[in-house]
Amino acid sequence: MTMEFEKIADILKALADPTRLKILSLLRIRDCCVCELVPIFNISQPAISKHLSRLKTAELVRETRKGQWVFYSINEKRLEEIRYALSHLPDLSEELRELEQQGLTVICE
Amino acid sequence: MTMEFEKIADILKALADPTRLKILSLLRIRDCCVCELVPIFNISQPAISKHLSRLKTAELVRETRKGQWVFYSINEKRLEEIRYALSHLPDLSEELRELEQQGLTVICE
DNA sequence: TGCATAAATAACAATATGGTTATATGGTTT
DNA sequence: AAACCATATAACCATATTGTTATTTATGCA
Repeated sequence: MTMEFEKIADILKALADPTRLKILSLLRIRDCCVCELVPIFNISQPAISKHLSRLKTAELVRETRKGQWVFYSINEKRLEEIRYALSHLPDLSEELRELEQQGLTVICE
Repeated sequence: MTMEFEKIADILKALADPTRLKILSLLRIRDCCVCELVPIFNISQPAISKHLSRLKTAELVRETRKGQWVFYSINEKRLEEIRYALSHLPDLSEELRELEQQGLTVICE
């Protein structure tokens, strides 16, 4: 089932940051809590927290509270969805056909 | 071969826009020149031109001049590379091991 | 040569992004 | 209850992004 361009772009925006990609790569090894992630990066705790929040909104990670810690886990299914979406972008044949009907196409042989 | 986090993020940023995704989807049907793309979108010619330039920098498209027109074509190989990169992000086991050596890990059973 | 068309670049404006520090919230422990 | 620790949120700032209009560059043709 095809995802809308806007939706795909939103998820890609959540992915398109080196810190967030690194977080996802770490979560592939095992679930981590925020305080474990902080010392790995050269940025503040609130910055990490915001990156995680962005990933959560895009459903790329899930959170589970364990006592005073919040553990994050990767949602591989979502990553698979976005990989699939890149191979199967919405079809725009109709738009191209309309363009041709309006005589706006350029043919260079 | 693994791509750096920064590099992957750069290509994802080029992808992470609905207009650019739509352009790529159109180029999957056939090569198009700028003047064909403009009437499909509700934005100006320079805006389309800049989107194409962004895609070209990320090597997601290639351009070929044909007379006064510049035709753009999709680089499917690059799209395949980014899909592969999402499945095979750089390994950070070493960073996690260092964290454990410094006693910074949190274990909740 | 001079003009028309296609595309790129320049200069600018509004909004989004990614960081900071300070503070609030939620849960644990003494 | 009070202090403590982990995390989230607020307010703010610098830079990046994405659009605009005006202009420049490149090509084709009368």
